[in-house]
Amino acid sequence: MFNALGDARRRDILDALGSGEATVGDLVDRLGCSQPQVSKHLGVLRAVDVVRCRADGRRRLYRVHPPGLAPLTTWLARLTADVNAHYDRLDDYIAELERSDHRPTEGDH
Amino acid sequence: MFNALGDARRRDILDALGSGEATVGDLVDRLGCSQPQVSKHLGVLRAVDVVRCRADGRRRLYRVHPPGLAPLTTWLARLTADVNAHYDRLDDYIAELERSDHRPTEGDH
DNA sequence: CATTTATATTCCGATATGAGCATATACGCA
DNA sequence: TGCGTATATGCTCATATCGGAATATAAATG
Repeated sequence: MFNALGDARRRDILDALGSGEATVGDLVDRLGCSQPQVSKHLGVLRAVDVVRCRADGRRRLYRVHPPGLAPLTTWLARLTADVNAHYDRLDDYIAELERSDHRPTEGDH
Repeated sequence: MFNALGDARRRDILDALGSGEATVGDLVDRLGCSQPQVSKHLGVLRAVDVVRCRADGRRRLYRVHPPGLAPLTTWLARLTADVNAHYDRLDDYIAELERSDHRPTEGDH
């Protein structure tokens, strides 16, 4: 699931599907990506139930399936809740930052 | 960023850090993972600013940095908002499901 | 039934990524 | 200054993954 969203192309597909159902061909046009690629990415997204599709003749209408995002949203919610619970003394936390975070992401040493 | 959370080991690290600051050694013990691996994963998480660290003598105290998760949360929020905006006629959507979604993720054809 | 259109699948090569090991750096301490 | 501990980095290998081309399947159409 997380892995499925780890790919930019697949997020592009989801973004495109955000504006409603679309066929594989539509996505190919919008993303400028090859048809097999789109089908494969849709396969991955479908495997984790984040998109679903219905048949319309020889076409497949894909759409986002929001409940499929639940694992992600619940994990995120739990993580941030945990963090907030443990850093509820915000002032201490901030003070801590002031003291030693003057080079946030640098590989010091 | 999404890629950083695409790895289970890194989510384990974040989960562990959810209960407060921890040193690299702590994480090695808790995750049963090698020290270099933990350091590398922490490097990835730090690169996308989802964790930060402060020095304490020769140890490094790591913690989750919630603002770093913003790209993810905003993307998620926007996607679901878009989807909801376009599928606001929920009844139609459901009816649609009833009609053709009897085999959700199967590779039909 | 043959053909065309829409989508899925397979195969292959290039590239990225994670694990393991060795090693480097940095700090504290005697 | 020399040693031990804590953490980071570099290297190599195995594997996963993406992209591309060809092909298979399925449905509509004549």
